[in-house]
Amino acid sequence: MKNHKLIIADDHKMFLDGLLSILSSRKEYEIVLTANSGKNVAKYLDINNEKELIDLVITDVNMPDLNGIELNKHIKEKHSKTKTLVVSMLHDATTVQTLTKDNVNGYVPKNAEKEELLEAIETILKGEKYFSQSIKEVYLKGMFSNEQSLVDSLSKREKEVLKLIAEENTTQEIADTLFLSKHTIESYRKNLISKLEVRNLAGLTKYAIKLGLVEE
Amino acid sequence: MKNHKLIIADDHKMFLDGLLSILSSRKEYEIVLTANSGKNVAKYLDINNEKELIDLVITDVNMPDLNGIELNKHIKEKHSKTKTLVVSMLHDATTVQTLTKDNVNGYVPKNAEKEELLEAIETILKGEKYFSQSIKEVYLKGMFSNEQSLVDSLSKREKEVLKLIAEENTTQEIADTLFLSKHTIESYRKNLISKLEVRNLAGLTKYAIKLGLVEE
DNA sequence: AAGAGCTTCACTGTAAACAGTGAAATTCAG
DNA sequence: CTGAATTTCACTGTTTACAGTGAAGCTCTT
Repeated sequence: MKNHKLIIADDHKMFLDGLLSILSSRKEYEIVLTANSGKNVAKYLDINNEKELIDLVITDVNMPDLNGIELNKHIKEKHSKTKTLVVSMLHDATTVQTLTKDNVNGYVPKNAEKEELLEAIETILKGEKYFSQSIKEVYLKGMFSNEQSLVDSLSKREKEVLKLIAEENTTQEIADTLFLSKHTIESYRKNLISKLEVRNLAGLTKYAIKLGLVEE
Repeated sequence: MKNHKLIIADDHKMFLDGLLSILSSRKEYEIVLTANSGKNVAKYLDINNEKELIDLVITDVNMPDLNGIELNKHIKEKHSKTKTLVVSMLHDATTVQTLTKDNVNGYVPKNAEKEELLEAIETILKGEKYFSQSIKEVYLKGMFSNEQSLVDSLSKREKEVLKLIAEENTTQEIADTLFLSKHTIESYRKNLISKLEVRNLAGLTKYAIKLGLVEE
């Protein structure tokens, strides 16, 4: 039985403790690091992983400093032999799609049984990918609903204007801020309402929140 | 050493497994039930707890069917001798205040160390309350910021109107829905903007989301 | 080089939101 | 019972949002 080196990252220490407690009974897994932020994992890997000795990083999505999405991307770019498994709550299709695009090796929701987690780890260490059924469903739903295309269809400028709109600025104020004509901003407003299929400012605001452009 | 009967509730099975793994090493604690919803705990208690044999219920806040807040309230009303400990992410001041008002026995955030969890359980079983430092801070911050008073100052009708506003309805539509004059709704709009200290519909929408009146 | 998409601007309306003020009817707790 | 808060409504304005249409300049990719 081969000895695999794992890293676990989650900002909830108690979950970390729980996971540790579950995994430590398996002698084939050696937990070399538990971290409460993505940054700590990235830092550790950048210093200690020249020889790609770390087999798998298990990570949450929501974390301070560097979240799971960014961490996964970093690992895939700089430490290509290290596998990644996301263990997080159920996220929206965008998150799942971004992760798969960045070649994550698996995704198991936190409401899965521990048996499934162990199976996912095994599968990934064998070189295959592992995605829970519910994650696959979210992914597919995102592919065929138009929710996704809407978000992607927003340009950089449109997002910038949307953010300012959701921050309670008037058309004139936004025009002044961006040194643009008031007519231009009105165009954006109309396009956004049309593109995002909402009726008014309330809908735009909700969308801005969903996209993470503004604080709630 | 006395044998204490505990119940654990969390909709993330993996967290449940982790907690179970942590607590099962302590022989003084007997986990009589693990549940993934508040309703299952309430049901179990209502049937099996006439003699108040359950010492402590450890519960998350976010759960389907019956959330941690409602579960705590139910326990305190129907099973007054059973203690409650909330183990959840950091919530806003309202949540913490509601829980304390309903006599919860403790609150430990999920990013606490497992040692703190064990200390909290011990303390509560001794008959004292246990709140983590960070929870106390949230509570106090809520007491002295005016954030809270704003929410509380909203009447039932105001919340109803606010919800409809955030759902992209126009003043006229809301008036029709509630069988009220359009002038009345305009009054509410103005009052809400004034009370919540926002500038326009965008601000109102964000507040409605914060209050959980509408979906994001 | 050419087309596609993004960015910018303009003009004309109508509808709705926002602002101020005031007040009657109702409900509810002390 | 009574004062306070809530709920309801009205009138008058001003400002802003929303809707339709059209178009020029720019950037980027094929």
